[in-house]
Formats: sequence, structure tokens, C-alpha cells
Amino acid sequence: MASQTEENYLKSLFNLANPHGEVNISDLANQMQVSMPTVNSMVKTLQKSGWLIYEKYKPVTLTAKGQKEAALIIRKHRLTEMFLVNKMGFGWEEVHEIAEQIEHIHAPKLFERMDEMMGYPTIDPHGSPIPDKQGRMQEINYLSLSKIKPLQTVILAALANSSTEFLEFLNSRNLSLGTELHVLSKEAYDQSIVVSYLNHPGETLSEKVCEKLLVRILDV
Amino acid sequence: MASQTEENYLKSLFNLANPHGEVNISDLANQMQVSMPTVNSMVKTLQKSGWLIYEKYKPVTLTAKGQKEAALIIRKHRLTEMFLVNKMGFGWEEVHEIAEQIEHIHAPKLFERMDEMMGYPTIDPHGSPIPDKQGRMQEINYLSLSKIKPLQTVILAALANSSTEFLEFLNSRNLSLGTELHVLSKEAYDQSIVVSYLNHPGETLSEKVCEKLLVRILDV
DNA sequence: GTATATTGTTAGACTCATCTAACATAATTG
DNA sequence: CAATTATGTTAGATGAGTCTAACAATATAC
Repeated sequence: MASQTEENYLKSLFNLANPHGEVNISDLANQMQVSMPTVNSMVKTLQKSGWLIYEKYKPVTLTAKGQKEAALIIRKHRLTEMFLVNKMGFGWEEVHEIAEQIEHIHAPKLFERMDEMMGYPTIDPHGSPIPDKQGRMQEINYLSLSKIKPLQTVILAALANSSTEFLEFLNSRNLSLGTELHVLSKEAYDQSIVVSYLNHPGETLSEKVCEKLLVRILDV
Repeated sequence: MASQTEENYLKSLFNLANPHGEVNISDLANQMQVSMPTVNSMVKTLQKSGWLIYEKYKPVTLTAKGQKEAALIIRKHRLTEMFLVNKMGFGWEEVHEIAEQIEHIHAPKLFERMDEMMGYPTIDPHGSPIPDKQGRMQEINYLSLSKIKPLQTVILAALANSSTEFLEFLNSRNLSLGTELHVLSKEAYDQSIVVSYLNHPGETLSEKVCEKLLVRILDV
């Protein structure tokens, strides 16, 4: 069984993996906020337990076992976030820190019960997919709002970033998942977009914001 | 801030304290399932942080600060147990292990929300008092069923032991908190008691069991 | 294609929480 | 009250997870 520290490394490895599944030591050190020698020694430890493949001076790769373990931790995290929002009345900007701790609880029944009480949700409060009990995570191909052309109508479906600051920005603009957005225009100079939705007839969103808003195009 | 390990020592110290507030090193070692030298060094650490008073070869005593900290951890434990039973459908025999982990979560809002959702309960699923936000724990003077004379009627109010095995024994006998028990007779030889309740006209309970059943006498 | 910059590794040290072996003090008991 | 038993302490070691300083390999850039 992985320690809490090891679980955090597995989670970071899973999230940092490039399309080939590779992660650089320096990226992992940066993500984990520890020094590279620390990562180096931890990577050796994780390899000994069969969580990943490591060769000197090469990027590391999670094994199938490591990927599954990571996905199951992410599952606990996202189920917890959803439970906190749906069943306990928390705001989507409040749940990450709590879930970061609860994801390490060893109590299968607790998470099964959350899952059941919520009717087996497939996404978390930020639109990220919840891996299933086997650790399989569905790939959802959302579009970034920054790629949408004017006069199209889309639905806000997920976020590419779920930092407290970004979530509070979205709250201040009354933007939540499921909101129907009408793209009115796009500024060629800075790629900012003007959208209308609900009782906001013309809200300007910067490119930086649009990149983080994942949408699906509304079928007409 | 106390580490998770330190928190567990504080909790044990709180629970083991005799009426003078004293705890022996050996009792603490036994409770924590570690060696005496381990306790010895931890006790020095805890003293340095002001959680307890320690003098060589003497029993240790929690400071007011230590007592409050311990009570607040116990508060989180008991609120969690009550939440799991009342809001998530767990049995009273399933919740201890989970609460043992969740009590170390640092998230005041989580526990405040549990408290609020349950309407500010004062006891946990085993009848133990829940300390308040200031770490004050109410003293409840229950009687042990082993002290009750025949022909008296009592209400099962709490348990002096909440081990899974004991709770499963009580489940098998249909005994739960609030059950009205009529003491029919007491066997002088082994101190066992025959009680009637609900649809159990004559159930014999051993002295060992009676000692762990805390009751209050029903006003007639 | 060498020089420089970036990335990764090794060596050695530190803290925390634990252990065993050996020793010291306190409590109990004949 | 002396001997024995129980309880507590010291010393020194260990593994996990971290660090800094120094060094090595790879990648990038002129």
C-alpha cells in the first residue's frame, strides 16, 4: 500500500504525463514542490514497488498498476468534491483543499456510499471526469472557448483550471457549468471574446479566461 | 500544529487520564501500541510544544492547551461518526475506523457543516458526549446496568465500550440506544441479568455485557 | 560542433517516529 | 527492609522523506 506521500507522487505523475505517458523529474519536482534529489530518490522507491518505470537520465512512466492506483485516488478526490458540493452545500471553490485530504482515507465503503447517494456521477463539480471503480477515466473532448468563432452558441461544460482564484472570478461573473453562452464577437488584437448569457447581455472575457473555459457546441 | 501522530498521543492521553489527569508511560505505550522508549521521546516532544507536563519517573499530565486540543480531535471523531450513521446510513459498528482517519482532517468548515446538518448533536452513535467548539465535554453520569436492581426499568443510553465485536453482539440481540429494558432478575452466582425489551421477553446478559451497558433509570 | 544551459544524479546530512538492548528508579512483597 | 518485580530512561540504530552542495549527462545555441 502506498503511503500518503507516495499517493501524492502517483497523482502528480498521472496528471503530468504527456501523450506518451512520460514525466520529467524536474516537472515532478516543481509540481510536488520538493527538490530534484528528493524526486530522484522517491522515483527509485516507487519503481521498487512497481508503480513506475525508471531509467537514469530518462523521463519516468507509470506502469498500468501505477496508473490504476493514481486514477483511484483521483476518483476519491472527485467523488469527495462532488459530495461536498451536492450533499453538503459547499461552493465549487471551497472543495479542493478538503478533497486533497480526504482522497487519502482508506475506507472503500465511504466512497461507495458517496457514489450511491449521488446516483453515480461521472463528472466532478469542475466538469472533470470521475474515474470508475476500475480506474478507467473517460476521455471527454471539450473545446476551449478560445477556439469558438463568433455567433456560435455553446454550453460551459468543464474547466481547464480549478484554482480558487479562477473559480471566484467565475462566481463574480455568474458563470457556472451548464450556462449557455452566445459568442457575440472576438477582438482580433487580444483574442478577447464578448459573450451574452443569462442576464449578462455583453460580458468580455480575456483570452486567458477563454482558454480555461471548456465548452461543447450546442446542437441547433 | 500537532502532527497526526502527536494528535493520536493527545487523544490517548485524554482518554487514559485518571481523575487527577495523570497518565502512566506504560499505559500510554500499551494504548498506542508502541514501545516505552518511543513514548518517552514523544512525551518530551509534546512537552516542548506545551501539550503536557512531564517530570522524570512521574506520570504525565495534559496542560489546558493539550486537553482542549485533544477534546477538539475527539469532537471531530464523534461528529464524523454521527454524520456517517445519521446522514450516510452506516451502522454504529462500521464508523469507528473511518472516523479514526477523518478526525485528522484540517477543515473547520467540513465539521461545522456536519454539525449544522445534524442539528448540533450532543452525543455520538454510541452515546458518548461530543465536546463543544471550545473543547468542553459535558459529564454525563450514567449508571452501569450491572448496578441496577431487579424490577427496575431503564433506558439504554450509552456504551462503556464500542468495539466492533460488542456492537455486533448488541445488533444480534436487537439492542440499540433508547431501548427500554425491564430488569427481571439477577443471578447471584455470576451476576448475570435477565431483561425483557421489545419482542425479547427474557434475554440473559452476562455481567461482562451489563458493565458496558450504560443506562438511565426511567422516571415513573 | 564546441560552449553553455538545462536537467538529472550522487553523497551526505537532518528530522520524525519508531525500534532493541542495557541500565536506573520506584513499587511490591515476603 | 532487602529482594524481586514493575516501570521508566538512555543510548544507539533504522527507514521515510526531505534538504544542500557538488558533480554528470543531455539538450540548446551560437
